Amino acid sequence: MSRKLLRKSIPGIVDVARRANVSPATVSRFFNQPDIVSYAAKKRIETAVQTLGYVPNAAARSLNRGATGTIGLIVPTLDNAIFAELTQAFSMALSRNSRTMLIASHNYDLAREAVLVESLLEHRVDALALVGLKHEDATFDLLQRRGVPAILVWNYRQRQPLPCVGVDNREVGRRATQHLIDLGHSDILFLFAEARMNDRAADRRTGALAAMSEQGYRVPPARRIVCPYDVDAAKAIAVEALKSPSRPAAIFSGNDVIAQGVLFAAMSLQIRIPEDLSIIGIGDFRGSAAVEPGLTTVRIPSRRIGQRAAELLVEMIEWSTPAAQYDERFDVELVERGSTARI
Amino acid sequence: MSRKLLRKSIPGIVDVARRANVSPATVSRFFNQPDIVSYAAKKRIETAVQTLGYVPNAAARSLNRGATGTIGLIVPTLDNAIFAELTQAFSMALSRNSRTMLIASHNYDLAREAVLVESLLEHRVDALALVGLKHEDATFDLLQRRGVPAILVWNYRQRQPLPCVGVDNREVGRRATQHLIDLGHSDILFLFAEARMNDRAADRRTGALAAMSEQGYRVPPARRIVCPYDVDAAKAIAVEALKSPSRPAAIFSGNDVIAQGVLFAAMSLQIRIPEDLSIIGIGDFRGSAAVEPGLTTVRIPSRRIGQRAAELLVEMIEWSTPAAQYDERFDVELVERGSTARI
DNA sequence: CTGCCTTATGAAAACGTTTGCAGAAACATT
DNA sequence: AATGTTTCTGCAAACGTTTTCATAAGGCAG
Repeated sequence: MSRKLLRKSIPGIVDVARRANVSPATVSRFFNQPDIVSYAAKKRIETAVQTLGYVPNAAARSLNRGATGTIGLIVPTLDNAIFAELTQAFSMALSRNSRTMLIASHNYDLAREAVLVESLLEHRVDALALVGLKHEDATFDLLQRRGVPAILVWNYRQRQPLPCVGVDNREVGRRATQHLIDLGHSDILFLFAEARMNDRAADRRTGALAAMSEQGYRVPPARRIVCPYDVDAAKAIAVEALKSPSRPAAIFSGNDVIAQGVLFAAMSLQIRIPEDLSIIGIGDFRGSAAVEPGLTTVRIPSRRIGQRAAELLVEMIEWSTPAAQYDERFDVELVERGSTARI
Repeated sequence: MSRKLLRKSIPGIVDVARRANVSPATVSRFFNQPDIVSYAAKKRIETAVQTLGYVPNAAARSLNRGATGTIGLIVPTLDNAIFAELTQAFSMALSRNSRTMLIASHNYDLAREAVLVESLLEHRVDALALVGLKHEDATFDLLQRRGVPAILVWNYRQRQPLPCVGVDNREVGRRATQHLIDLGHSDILFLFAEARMNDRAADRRTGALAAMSEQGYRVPPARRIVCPYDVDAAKAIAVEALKSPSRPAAIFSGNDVIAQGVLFAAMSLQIRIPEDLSIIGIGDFRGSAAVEPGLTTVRIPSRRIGQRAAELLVEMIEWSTPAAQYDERFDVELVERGSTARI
């Protein structure tokens, strides 16, 4: 009762129509194909919209049209530099194509991710981007059944169930490790992120360990530590490791956030970088160049990935092309700065 | 034609109903008030939903119910540590109240913010949170006319047109400055963020300059530099300033991002901190404690702000209370770490 | 003045839910 | 056996748009 009354206060297209002395159809056309409505009507509608403060109802439109103009992005975390540039670029590219981003994060929990996917599908996103290759079966199933254009970003590998746009993280891990090896290091501490729900981290580890074993180096368990993507935690872990008498001469960090933590740990222990300790990161986040000493890292072109993913999704929506041939692999690049040195 | 055909492929509530041999109404009740539908029907509906892969259509529901279960948050930037914790806490608090966050960012451009507000209103958010006190008149107008519960977060001041939850940034600026003064500093370089579209920055500046003038200190124009919230840019600016022969003995940084840049600038110039230079930041972001030396800063309880804002909005929606008495001011706290010292 | 094309408009049927109302069936109470 | 209560279900009317189809009005050629 009163609820209905209250709701009446917000004007709809028919209110505008009545006030402008036209039919709702004309008002709708005023917004969607302004060129086919007469000047006089346009004028009247315009003022009616103004005085009523009319704002179109996206739900109603999407219900009718079958499309929302909305595209989803699901990232592991927002709390962190890691996906900030990706998100930003994705969002910009979308708005250039007059669509809106719906973003959600699951904190590296794939079960929660499945829930988020469902929630985004309830909101009828026209397409969806997921970070990483590994997801619950339920997630893949749902996506496929609904036929929602979807894309996997950030990690790349051939022949995935969905098109993917990203970098080969095995290569990333390998490159970072190889750089340390090239500098003469063999006693390297590896700080990997927890890999269970994180295929990027898993791939980096695989690549790193492969690079080592190819050179005949073994990596004892004590030299493989799991470390969260968090400066404070990384610093604490690194401090512990660096205080040991058999401390490593180089540290491979799962990403730049960890690397920064390691850097600060070293500084707090008066360990000179890069003389006494080489540190390499992954990602080349914003700020990684500014740190002192500058962080040597493997650059991931996150802005380009984000932008390209958005463009591809738009393309997939507009042409409803079979998604198979959309894979795209970006190259990574070693950025050598001051945190590594020849032993 | 073919469009309609295609669309038919995605099952609706009536498809489920048909398959389960019940009416659509019953299926609807199955989702919304499961307890009043018979066990047998529930069973049949359940399997129908499963086999069809039915996902409810939020647009249709919201059209009927007049509420979307969705709450908007508009922040200046996502690209950055600044609002990460706020966003995270906001989002968590919402999902605890079974609502979804819609987030958008405008890059410190209030005109763009106005557009975003309109877009969120098109999506019929049930409520809306904006960062900061200052917004375009059009924004306030729109919000008021629609009667959408809205709240201003992050900055606090009495008697605002909308309820606000945050800290008094004049006090923040004052506290940071006072700390430097207490340590015996008077030659302080102030790195303020551009204040035109940013009332938080403006207030911090006001507070900082007030603290100075109360002590009878003047701050010459050369000691007030505008600096973006970006580590790299801040570092570059600070390097420039610190290379000057008349370099300051202390630097007030508009936030912790700037402060980090300053820190790295000092390190790159071999200026010892805090012996030769005191640095204070604002915010106490994640990681500010880990930096070496630890960053002295004024802590803003961003998680609590985010959470509280979300809770208040939910409250406002559910009770549709007059919004006036919802103001909430959080205290700030000076966190003294290693980057400042008595002169 | 008639007929034909163009342009601008309106009427009405969707789109996929929810929900008030009413009825049917089952059960309990006299 | 009649009546009253529950419990469950279906019907149908919203919700606010868009879009198809049809029609009216205006312009122009003959």
